[in-house]
Amino acid sequence: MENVLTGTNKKPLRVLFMSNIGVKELAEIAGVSTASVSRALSNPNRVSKRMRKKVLLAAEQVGYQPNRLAASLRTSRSGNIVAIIPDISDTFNSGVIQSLERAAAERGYSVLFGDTQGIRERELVYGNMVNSKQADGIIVFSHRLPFEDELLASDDFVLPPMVNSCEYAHSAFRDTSLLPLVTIDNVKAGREATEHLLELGHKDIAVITGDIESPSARQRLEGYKEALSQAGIPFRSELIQAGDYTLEAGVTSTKKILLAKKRPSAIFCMCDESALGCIATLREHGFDVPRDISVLGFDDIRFAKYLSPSLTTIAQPVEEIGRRCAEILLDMIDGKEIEEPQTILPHKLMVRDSTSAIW
Amino acid sequence: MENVLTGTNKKPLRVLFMSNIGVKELAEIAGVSTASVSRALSNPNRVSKRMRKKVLLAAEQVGYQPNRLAASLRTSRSGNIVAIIPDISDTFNSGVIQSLERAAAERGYSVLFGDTQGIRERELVYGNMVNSKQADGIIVFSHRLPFEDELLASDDFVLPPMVNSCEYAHSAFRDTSLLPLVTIDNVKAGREATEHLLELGHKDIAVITGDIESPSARQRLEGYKEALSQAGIPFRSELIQAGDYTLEAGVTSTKKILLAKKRPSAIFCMCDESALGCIATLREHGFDVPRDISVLGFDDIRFAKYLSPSLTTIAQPVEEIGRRCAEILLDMIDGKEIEEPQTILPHKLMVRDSTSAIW
DNA sequence: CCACCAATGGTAAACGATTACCATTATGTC
DNA sequence: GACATAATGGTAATCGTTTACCATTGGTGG
Repeated sequence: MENVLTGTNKKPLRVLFMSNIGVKELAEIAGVSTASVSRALSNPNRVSKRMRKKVLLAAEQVGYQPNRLAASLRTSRSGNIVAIIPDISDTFNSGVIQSLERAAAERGYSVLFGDTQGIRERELVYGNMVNSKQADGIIVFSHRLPFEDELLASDDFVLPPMVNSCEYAHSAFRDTSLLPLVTIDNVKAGREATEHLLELGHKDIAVITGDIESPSARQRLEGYKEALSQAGIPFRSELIQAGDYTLEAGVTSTKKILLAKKRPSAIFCMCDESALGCIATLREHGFDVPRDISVLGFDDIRFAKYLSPSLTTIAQPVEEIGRRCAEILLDMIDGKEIEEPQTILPHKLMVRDSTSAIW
Repeated sequence: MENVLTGTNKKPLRVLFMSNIGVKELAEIAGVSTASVSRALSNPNRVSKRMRKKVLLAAEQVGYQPNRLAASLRTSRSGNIVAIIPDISDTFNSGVIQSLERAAAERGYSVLFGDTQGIRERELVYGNMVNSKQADGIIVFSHRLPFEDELLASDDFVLPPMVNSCEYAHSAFRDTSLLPLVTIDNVKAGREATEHLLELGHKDIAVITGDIESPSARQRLEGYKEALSQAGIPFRSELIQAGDYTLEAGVTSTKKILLAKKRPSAIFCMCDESALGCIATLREHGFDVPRDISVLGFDDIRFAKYLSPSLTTIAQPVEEIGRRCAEILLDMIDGKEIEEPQTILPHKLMVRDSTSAIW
């Protein structure tokens, strides 16, 4: 084959793209060994400047594209992480996902997204991607570990690099107390949300929770109780509606709330989508928000402030959550010691128009 | 090593999970060859029932996990597709993504998501994943092909399996007229949206467009013009505001519209997020929708009907778009002939509360 | 000028599957 | 029972990288 560099052939070199050229062919073209090609490309300071230039030039000329699969196989690093998410289209999640993806990309990793719809089987499929070497780590958005109980129970099974986003995963078979996670202080946030409503004079405050299996929802409810008790108001369980962090739950829960004998004057929704469904349902039943009933959301999703009425809500630092998750996970993958596994980020009460004083 | 099946060792077999067991070790354990192991697992009817059972049992016992990277390298099938998306968190996109991911998963493919923010360089990065064998095909959500012009201009470069979602990709260097795509009839949709407003008596209809570089936005505008001309109403370019399919564009464009001498009585937004920004801005400036100004959206995103006022909009079949994209792409990857590259799905005008008659 | 060491680059063995090719065994036909 | 044919399963090559190990080269100090 004609040597690119010696250039004994004076015709302008034909630029070949995407030809099936591997390190072997490239090495031949550049007149060096495959080892040098590989080193020049992925370990540049292991070779001399001359060699580097020679290889890079040849690679450029022929449009060489290294086969990442082969590299991954050899190095046992796939360069992927997998995000296991109950619902990709959920607005809060998709915000986190976005920054997650960006932060991963900055460090050369791609993100595989698994939308599970909360289905255990699908969680397992995605969890298994790291066992089958398709991914190097996992970001879990739910409160369940994506592995078979049988596996979790086995001493031989060591958890792969994994970070919890906004949730506390737990398992009967495994101690998860040291699992890294990035979240806000849900108890405090629940308390502050409730305090805001109490300060406005509300005493009968209904709650539409998130998935009640999930620690985040429980913690927010905990905060709610704390605030009530602090204010000397008895907790009434009939005011609590179990939701699941969806818009639809906001709708159906609100309908139930409206059926109660004594209507609450405020509703605390544990996510903005539920609040949206809640407000729409209230309006449909002839109630004005906030005049008749105040509604408070959670998350501060992208368009919470554009809704009508604009939504009073607890803002979560979406962008930072995603970024931190990625950073911690990639550090784990790189074998770095994680000094602070539990990252608690600040939240913020955003007071807008969906809540108002009761008098 | 002890043979699982002969079971001469009567102690209960220790179940080993995730040990570093490959086909080689598994073959030894099962007492067969690596070829048989591979066949039993991924080509079951190439082996006898006895053999299959023997291998599957052993695999189960030791928790064997095939290394998908190695398999991919050998078969040159990564089992991934990559979706190149300007904005993952956009509500319309995330809906498509969700069904896309599900349909792909059903056929054993995973989806890598690339959020590009419209940045050319990032598009190229993701487009390149198929060259580097990390993905077998591409779903493109934008109107640009994710490859260097240099590549596109080269005859040697054949486009990988690729499907356009809701857009018409084009390139100065490549004929894209046969590129498979899944979309609605944007011209017709634009026309119908405008006709709806005309029927309500509106004559001054402003438009907040999508990215004006994109064929979808141009086509919708085309439909708008057709409807106007049909109704004998002259087209006035000052009513057109160039947006980019975002909420923020809805806000800023609406502000500009409100500055005009002659205020329109209706605004046609080319996506629901823009409509949301539009309505919020109108409200902020003291205008009631639809009493003062009607607003019509596009997409029928998940919560369009829960907004206040609920949004009149053109519904796109989100779920089907995603599913079809995945199906067509996977068929292409499987080497099937695509008989109908251009899939035009039906849209539907959803009349709700954000538009009303002018008198 | 020699011994020594660092820098450089080559050879060949991995990584862990799949599969072409072949040898063996089972099945069926006459 | 002999033979053709189908079914089965083994051996070893292969996919395209990276890298351990080694050989060579060049530079430095004595």
